[in-house]
Amino acid sequence: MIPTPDISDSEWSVMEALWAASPQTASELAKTLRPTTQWAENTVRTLLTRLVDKGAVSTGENGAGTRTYLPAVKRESCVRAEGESFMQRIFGGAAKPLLVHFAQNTKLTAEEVRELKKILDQRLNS
Amino acid sequence: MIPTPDISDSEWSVMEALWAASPQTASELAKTLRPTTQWAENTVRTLLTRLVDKGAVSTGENGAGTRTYLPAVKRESCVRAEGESFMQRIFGGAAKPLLVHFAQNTKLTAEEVRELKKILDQRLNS
DNA sequence: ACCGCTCCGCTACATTTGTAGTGAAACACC
DNA sequence: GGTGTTTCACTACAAATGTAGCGGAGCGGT
Repeated sequence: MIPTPDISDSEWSVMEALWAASPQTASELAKTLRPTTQWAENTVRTLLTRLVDKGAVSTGENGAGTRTYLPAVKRESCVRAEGESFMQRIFGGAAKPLLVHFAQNTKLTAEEVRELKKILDQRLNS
Repeated sequence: MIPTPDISDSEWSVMEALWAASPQTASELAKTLRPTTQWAENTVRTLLTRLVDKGAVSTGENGAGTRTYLPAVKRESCVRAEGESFMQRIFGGAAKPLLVHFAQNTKLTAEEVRELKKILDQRLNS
């Protein structure tokens, strides 16, 4: 497995758009992202170039000969890597305090709380 | 409450050292941090200056007239802010998927799992 | 008075990130 | 065959970050 590359904040938005639908051309992506980000098209292109350099995105071509972009790393892996580094940074790598923190400091419906308990239960009888 | 300032990775290490023990002088901090970070003393000083600029750290003086540093923001607030922004970035601001992710992808002892369930229970009957 | 050491203000400098602009190539149409 | 539109390679440039050095100011000893 390649070490998942470092993906910055803005880059992450681009990745999300690609994970949601790919391949896409640069201008399609720009259009996809404009409502949320307000970025100029060239900004998106720059981010794409950087992501390709980092190996997070790879390119192809569509029928019309225009370059297309698609994720080269799986969202799941990136989430794991980001999560790992966050946990390391803020909680010294310990999962429990992290979970306690979010279990206590975030909004959750009773239903969600019950689902989470179920997931924890699955860890107990495995 | 002041909006908790943005604290970078390296700066976070300094903050941890200060939250662990304060006030400390710059050279004390450098000594504290050296084993883990290998930073030159001036690196620590630079980070301290930046943290003071950002308002995350304030200064005093010890008996010998040397400047001392102490946190100006509570760890808990910073953890909350960082957690919030992480949750926003990676999980679109939704707590449940975040908790599911960490509940499934991290190491936890059976004991810890039980404690977490207990914490979730407390949310149910509140 | 000079010496060495610590503390600190300033400066430095490469990288990464955020956010584009410019200008050429290429194709599509009148 | 000029002209507008799209695509893209290259360049730009400020702020933030990581990581330090340099040189003066002040003090404690001799």
